[in-house]
Amino acid sequence: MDDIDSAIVRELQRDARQTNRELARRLGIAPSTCLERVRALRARGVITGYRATVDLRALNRPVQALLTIRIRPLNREVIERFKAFLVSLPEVLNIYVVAGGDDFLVHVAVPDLDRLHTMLMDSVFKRREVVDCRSSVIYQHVANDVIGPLTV
Amino acid sequence: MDDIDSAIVRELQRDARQTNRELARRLGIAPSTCLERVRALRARGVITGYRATVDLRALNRPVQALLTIRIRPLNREVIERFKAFLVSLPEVLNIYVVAGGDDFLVHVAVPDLDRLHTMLMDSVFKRREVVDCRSSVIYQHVANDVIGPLTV
DNA sequence: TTTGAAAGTTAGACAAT
DNA sequence: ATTGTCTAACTTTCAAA
Repeated sequence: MDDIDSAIVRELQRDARQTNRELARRLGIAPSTCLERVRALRARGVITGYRATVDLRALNRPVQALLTIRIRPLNREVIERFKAFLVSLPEVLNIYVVAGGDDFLVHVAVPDLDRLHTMLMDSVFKRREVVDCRSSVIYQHVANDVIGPLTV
Repeated sequence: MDDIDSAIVRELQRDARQTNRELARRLGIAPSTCLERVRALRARGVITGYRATVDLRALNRPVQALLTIRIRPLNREVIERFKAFLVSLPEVLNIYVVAGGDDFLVHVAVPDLDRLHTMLMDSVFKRREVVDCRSSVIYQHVANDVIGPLTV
């Protein structure tokens, strides 16, 4: 991971569909060199994939919320089973398994508050391992899409 | 947004770098048609960008945490100023402005717990609008990268 | 809107350094 | 590791349906 690798990672986070030639031109290296670097970064697992990002409003899911969930008993099996359950819910965008008082933080996107309520009542609350669940509507979500190495 | 558009959005979320020909072949349409559809989705703002995803461990940021922050006074100016401050922190991945008891949920990634502690003490706690901050280490983070329309 | 065909660009392989 | 060259594959335009 030298400076060129860092720059490639930064540029491809900014725009994953720019051509290899364009990328090489920006970095001041030959296209074949650039291609080799990108492949190596992918092979080493530094770059894990390329994804289109979408507007949740355009997909009719303008309402976002964060669910704070506690489950019991806290053992591996119950945690893994509940996590798998969350993954299976189409409303779910992100699942954070956290330390501290709460066990799960779940980021969801739904068409409206009705659908959030319905999802909570028909899916989440029915799970017997759930002992507590609070939900907070998200007013705004800002994502930092370009993650760089931290300067020490 | 017909079925073909939905399929395009789904496929490009899965792999944003597949060729237009490949994408067209999967959908059973002509490459020129496919190109036109993708361009329209981008122009309409359904697809907002194309981003490489990275392994946080490979970027030397293996420790993630969620900060729950309350600020006062709660008015637009203070909220916006604090949000801008958070955006400026390189450790920050996601900022959720939420309803309910807490005001901000901040997703951060750092090299180690020392850096988390340092960041909290030297940056966050020094802000006079911060009246409360709890931090939870994230054991696991699962992202649903392919967001589809919700079937009713 | 969708398409096939033509023209212009690019990716990817490879031998040389 | 980096590069220039080459060929196959691809993107993009456009006239026609």
